[in-house]
Amino acid sequence: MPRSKQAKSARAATLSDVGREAGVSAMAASVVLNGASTSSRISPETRDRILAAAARLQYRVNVAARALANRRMNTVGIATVFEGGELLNAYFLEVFNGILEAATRLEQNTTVFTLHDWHRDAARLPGMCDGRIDGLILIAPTLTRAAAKVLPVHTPFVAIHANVPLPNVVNIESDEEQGAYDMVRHLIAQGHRRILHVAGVKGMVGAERRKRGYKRALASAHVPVDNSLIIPAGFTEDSGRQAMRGWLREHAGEPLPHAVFCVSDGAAIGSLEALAEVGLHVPTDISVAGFDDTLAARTTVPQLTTVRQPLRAMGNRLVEVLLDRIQRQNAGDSGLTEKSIVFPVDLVPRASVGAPPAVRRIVPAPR
Amino acid sequence: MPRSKQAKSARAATLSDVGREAGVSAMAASVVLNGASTSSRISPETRDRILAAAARLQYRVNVAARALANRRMNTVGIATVFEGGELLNAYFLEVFNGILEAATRLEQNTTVFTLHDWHRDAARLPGMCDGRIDGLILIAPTLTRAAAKVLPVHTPFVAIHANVPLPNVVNIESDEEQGAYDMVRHLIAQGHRRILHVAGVKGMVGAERRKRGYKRALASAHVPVDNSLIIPAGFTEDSGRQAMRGWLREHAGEPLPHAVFCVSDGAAIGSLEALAEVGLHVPTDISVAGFDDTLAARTTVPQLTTVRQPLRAMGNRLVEVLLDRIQRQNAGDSGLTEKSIVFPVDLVPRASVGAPPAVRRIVPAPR
DNA sequence: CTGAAAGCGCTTACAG
DNA sequence: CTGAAAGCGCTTACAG
Repeated sequence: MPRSKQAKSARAATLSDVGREAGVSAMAASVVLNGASTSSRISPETRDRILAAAARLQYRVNVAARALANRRMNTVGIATVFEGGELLNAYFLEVFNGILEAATRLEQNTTVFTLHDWHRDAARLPGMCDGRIDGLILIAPTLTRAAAKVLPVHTPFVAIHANVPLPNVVNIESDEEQGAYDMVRHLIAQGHRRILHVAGVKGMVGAERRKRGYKRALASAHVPVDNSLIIPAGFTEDSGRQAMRGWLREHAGEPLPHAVFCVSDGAAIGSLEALAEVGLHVPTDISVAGFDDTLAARTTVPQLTTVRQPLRAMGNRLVEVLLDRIQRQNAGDSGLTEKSIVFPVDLVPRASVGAPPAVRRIVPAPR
Repeated sequence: MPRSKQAKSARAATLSDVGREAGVSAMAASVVLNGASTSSRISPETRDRILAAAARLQYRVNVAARALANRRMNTVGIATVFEGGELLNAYFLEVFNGILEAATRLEQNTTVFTLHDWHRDAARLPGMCDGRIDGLILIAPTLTRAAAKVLPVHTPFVAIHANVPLPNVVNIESDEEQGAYDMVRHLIAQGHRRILHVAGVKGMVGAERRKRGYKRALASAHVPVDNSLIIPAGFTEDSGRQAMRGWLREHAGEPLPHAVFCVSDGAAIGSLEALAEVGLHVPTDISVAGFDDTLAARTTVPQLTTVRQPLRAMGNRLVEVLLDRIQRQNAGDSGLTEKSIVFPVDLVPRASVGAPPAVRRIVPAPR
């Protein structure tokens, strides 16, 4: 393959270079190469000549110039807290992966802004919304409604797993309540009745939904809800460990629950550790279930039965919805077509859930 | 707080808006607000007037216009393969976090390009290097030297954990050999002598370095290297599991090694599983050590003794080095000041390494 | 100490 | 079907 004579040129070729090379105007080159939205058409021969010239000159559009002319950066911002330990990292990665997929497909760049925490850094959001991005994706924001008011009106926003409805922001979420419901029905179907719920922080939307699913599943199977079996913890491994340790200490000598349904994989992993500390074996002595299907769920021993949200697909949708809003806004139509989009979830059965010991003794083994 | 009368303006304020408001030229505003590099100075009063006007108008620089004028995007690209499972994800996240830290500090944007695999997508690299980024970071590239030749000369590159020296690319790595050496010395210090090495793929730079450290440590303690104790595997959990299963099968009835030093945490986790399958208990029957300190290293039972690379600091350095190169190149100085930068590593002792059983019987228990 | 002018590379009306 | 002109918002020499 012969080396182009232009390959060593210090300056990248511009549209007028291409135009000159092809014997046409820069504008004609713009139409052919960058699909500039003019009504005029170029004849096939001219078109070919321009394409050939561009290839020869290795023409590549200068995105800064295009952005300046279009008042459009073709860049979406991603605002996220990054320091939340494993759980958040695994969650972020899946969503981010989905975002990148869609961004690549739709020819958008991405810019990541990291926050220390949502509460403290809400004031930084407006500063991210000028010049360099066309719209902003909020990853699991926990904003007060007051803080949400400072979001600039010119910039379209979308969120995933927002803790409260944010004005003028489309929120993407999954049916967490249904996931919890399905999981607890799954436990019940295995023969479990006394099911402990290691719950999340009170007031957090996700935690409340999961607790509601737990209660609804018990009710649907006519298992009375025993509030002493609902223990407050949190989403982290640490909070799960503390909560489970505390429960085991306070209830020493009492009958063990058949199963533990944890608000998150993190809490489930902490619970696994606390159970291991007192010599209990999962799932033969007690079953444990998590929620989220983080990467860590597959690295525990035994692997964790959990609920999967289609985070990657949700990440894809974030970009699609945001771009739609950007285009709408540029066209002067700034209305919100939808407030939230809910994705279905899947149960992921793994080794951490088995039959309860009592049932095991009664039920005959499968042939 | 009274709302600014400009807050609802459809168009963002420009430098000439600010200039008009302050009664000066756009250029004066540029000097004060964006630190334009002109030799002239502005009087303190004018300066204050400009600053006040900018605040009133909520002026924010248009980065596209600046980029066009400066021929500089203030954006660094990050090229990475993303689909490598847990190990790569955890690795990427740490490095990425470090990159974002430094990018934020140095006022650079970041753009992530994902590749399916390095071999197939090497041809896409030049296309990433035009217009939108000033330089490119390669995350753990595995390029042939031939492929590296197609890297455009105008764009500065830096790499982390490159598999081969790439022409005109600064590579950031860590002292993996020393890490392996330290780990094996640690095992020896605990009393282990027969130490199995679950090794990585032959020819991979990292794998070879770790193996070299293993051998050097044995030699330094006058433990003869037994090549039958070095088994080829890979970095993944699966390859570790297969390798350890195979070894146990082939050596049934023979004395167990005292300890296993695995090329990676993934391989170590696979080894843990294979050992558990045959009823061996870690660390009382046999010790296991990994390498990398991935997130998974903390979720195994027992937690994994491993070696940590300072990935976040390395990510920081990637940006610093790249920016330095970009600035140098713009100043006409395109020479490489260094070929590679080596970071030290740390031993992370956890529960998967204990004293060998034989020693345990002889040595008195600690009081 | 400050300003008017030119130019970065693109796109979009507007003419022919 | 094609082109000349103006403008996006910034910065950098160059004058005063």
